[in-house]
Amino acid sequence: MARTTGSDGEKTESAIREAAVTLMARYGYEAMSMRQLAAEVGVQAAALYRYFPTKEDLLFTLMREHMEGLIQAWDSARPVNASPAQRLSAYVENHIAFHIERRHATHVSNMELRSLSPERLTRILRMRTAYEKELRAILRDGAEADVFSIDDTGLTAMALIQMMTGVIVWFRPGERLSIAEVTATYLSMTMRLVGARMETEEARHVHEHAQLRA
Amino acid sequence: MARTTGSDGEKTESAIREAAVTLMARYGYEAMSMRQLAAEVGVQAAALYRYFPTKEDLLFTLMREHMEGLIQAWDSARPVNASPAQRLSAYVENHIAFHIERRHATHVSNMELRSLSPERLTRILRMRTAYEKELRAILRDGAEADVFSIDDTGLTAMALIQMMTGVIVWFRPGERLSIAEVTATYLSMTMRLVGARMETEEARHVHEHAQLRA
DNA sequence: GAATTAAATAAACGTTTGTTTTATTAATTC
DNA sequence: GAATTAATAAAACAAACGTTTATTTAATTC
Repeated sequence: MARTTGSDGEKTESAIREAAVTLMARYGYEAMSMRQLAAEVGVQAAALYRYFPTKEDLLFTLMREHMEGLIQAWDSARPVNASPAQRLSAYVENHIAFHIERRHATHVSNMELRSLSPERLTRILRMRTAYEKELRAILRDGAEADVFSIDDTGLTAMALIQMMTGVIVWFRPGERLSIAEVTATYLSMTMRLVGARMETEEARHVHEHAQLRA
Repeated sequence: MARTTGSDGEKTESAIREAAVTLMARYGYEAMSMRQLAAEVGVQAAALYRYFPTKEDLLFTLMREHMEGLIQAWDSARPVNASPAQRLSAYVENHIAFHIERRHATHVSNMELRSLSPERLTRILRMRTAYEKELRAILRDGAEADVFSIDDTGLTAMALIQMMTGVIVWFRPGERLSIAEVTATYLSMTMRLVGARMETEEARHVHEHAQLRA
């Protein structure tokens, strides 16, 4: 046999992407073989090479698009003319929602960096740094405006990101807590961690916002 | 050639362990070949099998001993007849110190769980759960005594552990911050995160303790 | 100092890996 | 409806993998 009835390049490509993310998240990039991936998609291994020239190209594509999606999500969600507390609130909500929705892709992006070539690793890390820079800016603004109490802006940003991204390690959809409940709890932990002093007006607004989503 | 001059089983075994932790942390368990490991140690690949029957046995041994070390470290560091805040303080300090000192082994223990057989995975996860249970107990005691403000004990414990363990991702010894400075900052972030209300006496004590180490 | 044990080598095992080549068929184009 | 293009199958590639076997040498024992 050769080309099968109803075969379509676009469908096959997105099937490859989805299966690759799932398999890489479960077994790891190195442990996933191209034959295993092909079997999951329902094609021969050679067919994969029509869409991705090498295994590493496949990995890099998945990672790059994940990071682009994250940055784009924040670009859409970022509030304009908002207080540091409101901006931080939006950042946390966006970060957690995005990472829970794409747990598998996040897993791959965080765990398989070492399988990239140096140049590609640099490109991914640059995107990550740009995204984290946004958080540092929010923390710095809040500290300068004296509405946050922060010892070390860079260190606090790293701690917050590790804490938030860590959700994907233990969170399973449909278990004890909903996404909204998790987000609300993380939001209040974050605000306490940065020592946010909110005026009653703003505090109520942020709180209502969290409640609304919960 | 066969046995080399000055060869010694114990030395070779610990050389294998050290090289394995380093290589696995850098390249990952799957990506590290037994030949690569042997070359790093300075022996032939077959020699490794005198010490570890399979590659997975080697991984499991490293992980088990890492977890045993962590639990043992906490057993030695845990304070008796102490307040929740003091106990939490001790937990954070022990956790960060241990994980920074053994960054490579921590990396392996966190990243390579999926390469273990189901039975061995269960054994490692049981040890991890037992360790985390200690933190949950501290948080629960603090919440019940009304010295901590915590929404969800389990969730807060996970968030704290992710935050603290995340140190190894970005911390490099000898750079901007010392271990003591990092620990002190994480300690104050932790205390704020759990909403610790400390009486002046205790607050001063905890603070002095942190300063002393800094 | 001969016998024994421990530690390591050298070479090969079968299998699996990512990838390439060649051939074949379905869908599209003119 | 013939020609072309896209998609896939089937088979093969060399290289690398974890592991085993047989052998050799250093160190220890008695």
